[in-house]
Amino acid sequence: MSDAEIDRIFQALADATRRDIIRQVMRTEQSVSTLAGNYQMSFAAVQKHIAVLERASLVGKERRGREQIVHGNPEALRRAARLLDAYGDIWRQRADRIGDILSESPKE
Amino acid sequence: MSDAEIDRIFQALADATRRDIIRQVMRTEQSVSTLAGNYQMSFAAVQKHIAVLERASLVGKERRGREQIVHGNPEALRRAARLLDAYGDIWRQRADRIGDILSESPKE
DNA sequence: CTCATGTACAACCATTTGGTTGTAGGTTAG
DNA sequence: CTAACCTACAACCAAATGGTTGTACATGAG
Repeated sequence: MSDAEIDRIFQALADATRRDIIRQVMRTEQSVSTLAGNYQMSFAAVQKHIAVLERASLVGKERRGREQIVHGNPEALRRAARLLDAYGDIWRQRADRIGDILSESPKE
Repeated sequence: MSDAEIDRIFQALADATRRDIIRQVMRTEQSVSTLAGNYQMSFAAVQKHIAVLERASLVGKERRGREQIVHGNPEALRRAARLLDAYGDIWRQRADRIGDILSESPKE
């Protein structure tokens, strides 16, 4: 997983509206305009947020009739989940050690 | 954990240099200039990256003599780790279901 | 004391971001 | 066919990002 890919994923997650969109479409796939209806901002603004999520390949779009259905991308979400877990693990590990470092015997 | 806080954390992680700085200071606390030495960019640029990490309270600084020592913030890192894990879990769960949704009986 | 080191911070710049409005193109309903 | 609806996309704007250089100020070394 390249740095650029990871950048795009974290970037995509760094906005509450986008995090909410992900939640929504993971629960139920929805058309762009249905999604847009949930937020105060303009339709175009929501389109852009979706585009950011697409660039990170966290969601995909699928044309269905005259609507465009947005759905979560299972493969990418799983990969992202693994990435986040990896960071979580490392941080917990290190965080636990920082407190101990003075009292415990420095092993490694 | 507020939306703004989460924004700041993901934002902080959306840059490879900053992710690297975190890795470094979690392994060993280091002065700002020592850190700056590891990267191509200017000293001031690294200072700014550190400021972003501080704003997300992922790292802290501690004056020691004339140097400023940057260290990981165990408490915040643990909280961030839990956050990332939570996302990881939800995503894995949902991702697993998306594939099944057509074959299984729709429960809920 | 003097000088080199380590840091902070301001000013500036180009690019990206997050938002807007407006226009245009498909697609379905009647 | 015509009208309504859904979407795409361009143009524009303000603010934030990520970088630079330059200046100023502490602090420790000699």
